[in-house]
Amino acid sequence: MTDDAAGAVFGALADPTRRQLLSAIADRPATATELAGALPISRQAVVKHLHALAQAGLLERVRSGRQVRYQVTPAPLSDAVSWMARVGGQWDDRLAALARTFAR
Amino acid sequence: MTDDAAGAVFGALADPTRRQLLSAIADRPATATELAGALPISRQAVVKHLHALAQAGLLERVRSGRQVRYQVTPAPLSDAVSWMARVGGQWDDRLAALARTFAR
DNA sequence: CGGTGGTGCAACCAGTCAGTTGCACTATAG
DNA sequence: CTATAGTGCAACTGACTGGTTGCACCACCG
Repeated sequence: MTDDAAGAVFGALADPTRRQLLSAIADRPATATELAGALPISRQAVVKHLHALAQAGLLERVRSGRQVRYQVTPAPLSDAVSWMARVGGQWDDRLAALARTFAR
Repeated sequence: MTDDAAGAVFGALADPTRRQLLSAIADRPATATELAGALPISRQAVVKHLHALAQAGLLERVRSGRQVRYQVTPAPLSDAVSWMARVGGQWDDRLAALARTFAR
């Protein structure tokens, strides 16, 4: 049952700011301060979002000196895809194909 | 840019009760009253969840007489999968394969 | 026609959450 | 060593949301 992991991922991706952050980090790993500079919110707000993404297992913290750089660890996305394939595979051919790929 | 549609789907699936409802309806279409009977919450709470799922385009309302039956319309799941494949495809081979399948 | 089961609508409550501000701590630069 | 840039931690606020209750409405059955 990967339902809990999938739920954590869905919850993390439910917020548009968090999707934006994850997408930015996917392009290039970055620190919270850097990311806050590109967004209209405070650094602390960014830190909270990064914490939420890390809780879902989608980010990894890498300390280097006095900075903390974040990078993507996409493994939990598989759980989410697997869940969607299970409920939707009955109707949609492409989702059914996923269900085969991500079966567990 | 299917990001908004994906966001709606993630938001809808972020709640465990909503995932449970969608999964149940996937097995067999049902009415709000029926679904509420199988859950420890009121019918009105179920109705609100179904409304949220329908807003994300995951459910369809079918009126028959004095009842309203809900059924799954999984198309928006493709948008969500597409989004995940885009951010994760760089690291995970299986997600990269998805990115090809769901490219748009 | 009258009763009843299924829905819809609105108000209300409590908890969670995104965001802010303020301050303490640590590591590098000069 | 001192100043400063980067981070961490805690308290506070406003808004959103999952849940409830109460009532009005409508379609079917006798």
